[in-house]
Amino acid sequence: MSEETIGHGTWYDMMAKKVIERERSLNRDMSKVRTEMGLGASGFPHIGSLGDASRSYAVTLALKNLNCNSELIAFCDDKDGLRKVPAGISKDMEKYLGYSVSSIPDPFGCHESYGKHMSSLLLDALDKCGIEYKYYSAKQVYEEGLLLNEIRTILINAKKVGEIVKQEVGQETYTEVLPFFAVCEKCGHLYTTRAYKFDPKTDKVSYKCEGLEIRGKLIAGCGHEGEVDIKSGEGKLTWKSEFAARWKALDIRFEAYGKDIADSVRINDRICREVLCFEPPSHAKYEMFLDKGGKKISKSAGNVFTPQVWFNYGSPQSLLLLMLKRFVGTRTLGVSDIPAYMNELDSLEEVYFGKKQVGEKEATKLKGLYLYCYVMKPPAKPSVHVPYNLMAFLVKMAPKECLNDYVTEKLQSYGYLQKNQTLDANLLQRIKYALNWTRDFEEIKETEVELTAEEKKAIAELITKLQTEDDPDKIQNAIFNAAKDNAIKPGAFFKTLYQVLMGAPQGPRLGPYVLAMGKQNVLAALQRVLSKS
RNA sequence: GGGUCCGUAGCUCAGUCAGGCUAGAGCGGCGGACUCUUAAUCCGUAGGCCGCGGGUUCAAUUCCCGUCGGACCCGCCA
Repeated sequence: MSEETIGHGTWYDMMAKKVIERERSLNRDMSKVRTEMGLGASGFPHIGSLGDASRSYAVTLALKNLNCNSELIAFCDDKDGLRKVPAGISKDMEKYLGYSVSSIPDPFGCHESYGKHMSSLLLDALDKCGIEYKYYSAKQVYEEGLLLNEIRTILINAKKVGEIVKQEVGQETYTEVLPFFAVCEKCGHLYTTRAYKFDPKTDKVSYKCEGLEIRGKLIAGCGHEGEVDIKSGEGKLTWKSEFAARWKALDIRFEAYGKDIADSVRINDRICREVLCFEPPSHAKYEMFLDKGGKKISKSAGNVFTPQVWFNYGSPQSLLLLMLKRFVGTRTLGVSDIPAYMNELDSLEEVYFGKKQVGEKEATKLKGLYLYCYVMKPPAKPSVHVPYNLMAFLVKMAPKECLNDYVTEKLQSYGYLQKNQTLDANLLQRIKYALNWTRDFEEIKETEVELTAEEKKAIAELITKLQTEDDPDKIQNAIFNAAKDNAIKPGAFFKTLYQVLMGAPQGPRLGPYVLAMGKQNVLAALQRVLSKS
């Protein structure tokens, strides 16, 4: 029932407070409280991957705000094996199934490996959002032996680990097999090996390359039997123990996770506590993002909605707003939601700068949310807020040759810009988003227009008049006169003209627009429709 | 079989660190105004057992339990 606002009044502030309280009660060192996120490297990053990052980072920011030093660890899973070739990538890649993603080539040829290519896409999105992190590559972590102690402890206590897995999810594999994938020294596969013995004296794991079935597909093993030194980096813990090792080795205190790996987290919590004797990090479970069809947005399915797609139409901050606005709840989303988030961000900005009045409690919360969207680095002053639809409409109607001038003029006359104010960087960016949007989703269609006899006559008259008229107001008048002279309601006639000229039922004031569009073009279009019908 | 989320106006949804006045917004609908129309504007208006049933409370859309409906995740592997 406390009415006191914690931090910035968001969910993240509350979470940070809980983390701090928990760490205090555990009596742990608080000089640096680390949060962690996983960085997928086996497929195209999707919106959900960024959700993990942005929420963890928000907790880091909240911790800092509560005077608790914190940093976000981005742990890149580039040691994982390729399990499925994502849609959009050549089927040739199938020959690499079962190999570590950092050891197979980049199909796009621009990075040193497949894993690097994929993870860099997500890192790029993080950078655009202003999310700061400390980067760890799994490959490097294994090569440098950062997890050595944990790997040893886990392998020595493999029986207990297997027991935990069995108790938690009923899977019995690990009561027989060690939770470790060795890279086969003969064929190089990662997922085809079964580790069956660990010798603590030599640090060596004995394995046999037997093959693995993934979704009904068999990746053949080569039958090789060998040994691998866990110090060599030629192998990794399976997921049902690797988290635990990471948490302890990197001293992680908070990690958010999607509900799809809830089981794995539960198991790792126990391994962390019972085998590694390290109290696992605080957790927050979030729901998955679904696309409009209600299907989980998956890295390998064809329906990838990547951060890069978002950035075509909306700002990084608007994407963070989507991520941070709500923590619970399955979100269904699609590209079509972007304008709404852009507008909502503007509205938050108005609240933040005191231009829009809301209740005190609500204002605190909304301002906090705004700050998180800007990762605590808000602009010094608000930008010009042009509603997304309006901008899309304007760029759609604008003649291509003088787009910026046309938009500037319109924004001035609507009062969004002062009389001699011009487009700033923010507005130019908004124009870019709107252009991409209209180009991809609102292509102007050639619509067939049926004309009545009166309309034909009116258009013919208008054509004559237009040929000698160059004043916008007079052209506007000519249109009204052409309508009235032929007993057509002006409203209806305008509608017809809009249909003919731009395929929409309404549009900008026509007089000036005819000139902006180029009078010859308009005349040609009118003549075309006359000769057609 | 285990678990999670959702259910609020015709539609899309706010209302989740914190239970509190008469439950909101946008779009749509309906009625009206404006003979010179810039997502057209302006005015007015209807529409809700907040899925259902219990519980806690002075007070529940909000918290708890149950239930129905919808969706998803796990039950291979990671």
